[in-house]
This record gives sequence, structure tokens and C-alpha cells, in this order.
Amino acid sequence: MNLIAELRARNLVQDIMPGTEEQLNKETTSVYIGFDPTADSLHVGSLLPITLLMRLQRAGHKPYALIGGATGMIGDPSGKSAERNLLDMETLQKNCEGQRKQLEKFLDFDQNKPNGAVMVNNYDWLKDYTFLEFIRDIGKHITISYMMSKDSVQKRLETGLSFTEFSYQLIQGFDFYHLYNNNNVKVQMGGADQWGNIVTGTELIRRKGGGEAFAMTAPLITKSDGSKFGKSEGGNVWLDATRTSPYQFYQFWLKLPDADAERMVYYFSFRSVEEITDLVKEHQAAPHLRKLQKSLAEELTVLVHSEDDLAFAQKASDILFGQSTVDALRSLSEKQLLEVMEGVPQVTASKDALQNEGLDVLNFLAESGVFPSKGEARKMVQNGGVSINKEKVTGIDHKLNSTHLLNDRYMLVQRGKSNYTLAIFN
RNA sequence: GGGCAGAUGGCCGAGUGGCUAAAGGCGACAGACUGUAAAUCUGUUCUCUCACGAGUACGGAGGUUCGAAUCCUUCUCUGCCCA
Repeated sequence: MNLIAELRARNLVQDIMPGTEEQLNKETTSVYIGFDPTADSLHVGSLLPITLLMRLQRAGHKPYALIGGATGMIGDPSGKSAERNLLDMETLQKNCEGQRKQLEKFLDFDQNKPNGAVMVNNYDWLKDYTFLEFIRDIGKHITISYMMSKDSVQKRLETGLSFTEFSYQLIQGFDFYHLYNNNNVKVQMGGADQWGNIVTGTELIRRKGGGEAFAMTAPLITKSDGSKFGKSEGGNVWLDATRTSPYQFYQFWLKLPDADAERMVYYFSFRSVEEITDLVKEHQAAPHLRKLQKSLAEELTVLVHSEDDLAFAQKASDILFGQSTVDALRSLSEKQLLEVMEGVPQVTASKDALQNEGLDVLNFLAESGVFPSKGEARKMVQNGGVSINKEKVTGIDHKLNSTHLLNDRYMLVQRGKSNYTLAIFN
């Protein structure tokens, strides 16, 4: 199966320019995907383009990962309903550096291989390009009506769009043109929202140099309930282990709703399409076993983190979500407990407070930082949403004492079903 | 430059002098059910407080009034139309 056919089978092809498939079948082709440095870590949303680059490389093509150090200064209006705030240079640089490090993990950058991956930053070729030069050389080839017709522009005409963001497509288009001429990059890929920007690039290559370049976009990842993909308990799911621990990362995939899991496995897994189809059948026969979620969570945790991280994540998940009771928790040695809690947020408190009357549960929850305030803690307890050592806290006047300690030092605080915090008493 | 419309809680949106911490919806969080799913139902959703209550809030500043999200002045910003 050729690459594009494979991508089609996985529903990864939203739009494709005629000739793209032929080009990829013909020869080792340089293909680029851009990453927007809005944060110093990539998140699961970026994982799809990353896997696309990986698939390309595995199919023998040469992947270019472009970091948008320059375009990040402008702000892409695509898919945005409002003008963005500009990032300052310092933040931007930090973000580019963070993303660069992460991308290095996923691709083979061995330049001795003909399809060794390449990392570029468009700041390098745009920083010294003056405005006058740019509008003479580049702007002259693209008409206003062409730019205006773009979806990303149309959607913003009513609500406001600065000239800065309007120009974005030209800058990105120029990136493609630059890479086409200097690096022989013939194809750009990206998310479906990038189609307009990408086509401006192929257009520029055609009009200005008479060259032929190609494009393909993958669908934007949507969730069945309409919420944004890649969010978990209010926060983004990052690829950086210090921001989203491997345990949390594993949990994110494990918790995928059935309605989404099937699509996601085709999108993200490197298993063959046949294998996935079998897996889907198994899952449909016994959905409560969550085979799809488990296999995807396993595969991606290893990809992004490591085998060891996966082992910890699974162990922790077993303890935290299995049939475990207070007894199970108490039976863990200190070492086991800490191992399992790797990746679970921790807070500290003073042991002295547990003496005498005992420690008021609300004070403890607020002061230790499990909840931002006493009021917040009280609401949760009143809602029945707080457990300590897997036992529900029944009232707001509940007292804690040293008999609640695990291994004489710890308490496992639980907010809702899946938010755990380990309290350490010193 | 001129005319018009608008700016309300995370978002949308009602509210034209006291009954308004501000309807309703969405989102978010929690509970029940379950499969750590979906759907559904229930509760919570400015901050602090056990509570009574207090504080802050309707673009900014100033004013009128016993009392202002609501009236006046002015400034800022946004959209539309005209030049």
C-alpha cells in the first residue's frame, strides 16, 4: 500500500492537491509541516502532524519540521475568531527552543541517510527580509481578491482582522516558496485549517517561479461531544513530562470516549490498518474492556515517554482505579506507594496538626493547596466529591488524625473520580 | 473626518434608577447510573466566610441621586455606513 492510500485508509486525508500522490510515489520527496510556537511544549494536538512526519520518513521521504519563529510573531488567523496577542521575543525564543527539543525525539535526523529529517526555523530567512523587499518580491504576485477569498479571512471580516494577520498567509506562503527553492521541498502538509495558507504557497511557487508544488491536509481532530481535543481536566495535555506526567498522559488516552477512540486509533497508531480493524472489532464486541483505549494509551505513552514510564502509569492506574480499598493502599510499602504516585501531584503538611483534636479536613484541604480556598474545599466535600484514602469524606466537620496516615506519612486525597493528590506529612 | 450601533460574569446573552451578585443558554466542576465510556438526571459555578455576613463587579474616569449595570459628561476600544 502506498503512503497516501494508507493515509486514506486511516481517514487522514482531508484535502489533497492533484499530483501529490504521484509525486510521493515517484521519488524520495522532501515534505514539510510547520509548528506554531505558541507554547514551550507541544501538546497532543501536535502529535498528529508529528506522526505524519514519522509516517513520511518511514515511507522513505524526507521530513522537514519547520518551527514558526517568524510566523509566530504574526499570528495565524486560521480558525481563530479574534485577533491574537503578540508574543514577546523572549517567550517566542524559549518556545521555539522547547519545541525543537521535543521534535528531535520523534524523527531520525541522521544526515548520512538520504531521508534524514531536517529542522528549520523560518525566522532564519525572514528576519533580514525587509518589508519593502517583501512587498515588491512577494506581494506583487498575489492579488488581494485571492487573499480575501480565503476562509480564514472571510470569517474574520465582520469581527475584525488586522493587516498583520491578514498578511499571515503571504508569509507562510513565502516559507514554502523558500523551502521549495533552497531545499527542494515539494510538498507541504498540515491540518485542514492550513489548506488556505498552503495553497497560497503553491500558488506563489507557480506564479513567481513557474514551479509545481503539492499539498495535503489532515482533518482537524474533533471530539464527538464537540469539545476541544487535547484538553483534560481543564488543562492542555502536553508532551512535556514535567507539564503532563506520563501517568496523566496515559490516562488521557485511556479515558477517550468510545465514540472517539476508533477514529483516534486510526489517526495515531502505527499498527497496520488491518490490525486496527481487528482491534476495533474486538472492542465493539466487548466495549467495557476498553481495548482500543488501552492499546492506544500504551502505544503513545511509549512513543512520547518510555517503556518504563508506561509501566509506572499502568501500575498507578491499577491501584488508583482498580478495586483497591484502604487495605490495598495500606498494604503498599513506602517505596511502592511513592513509585505508584510518581506523576501524581504532591502537597506537604505538618504532622503536628494531626495531634489532639485532629486536623479539620477543610483547613487541611485549603492550606495544603489541594483546593485553592476553604470555600472551594467545602463545596466539593458537600458535593460528595472528596475522598481520602479511597474513603469518601462525609461531612465538612470531618477530622483527620494519625490513623489516616499511610506508612505513617501519607494520605491519598481524591477529588472526583480521577484527580489524585498525595499529601506528605512531615 | 462625518453618521450610526455597540462594550454585562470563562463565552453567548437578558436586563433602561431600588425587588440585581445580575434571567436564560453554553462551557466547566462534582454526584447518581456505568465500563475511569456515552446519553440522562441532580447539584455547584465572582472572592472570603461553618454560618450570619462582608468585599469586589456590568469597557475607563468623573458626575447626578438617599440609591446607578441602568441617567449625564468625557475618554478608550469594536463593528457598520458615508467621505
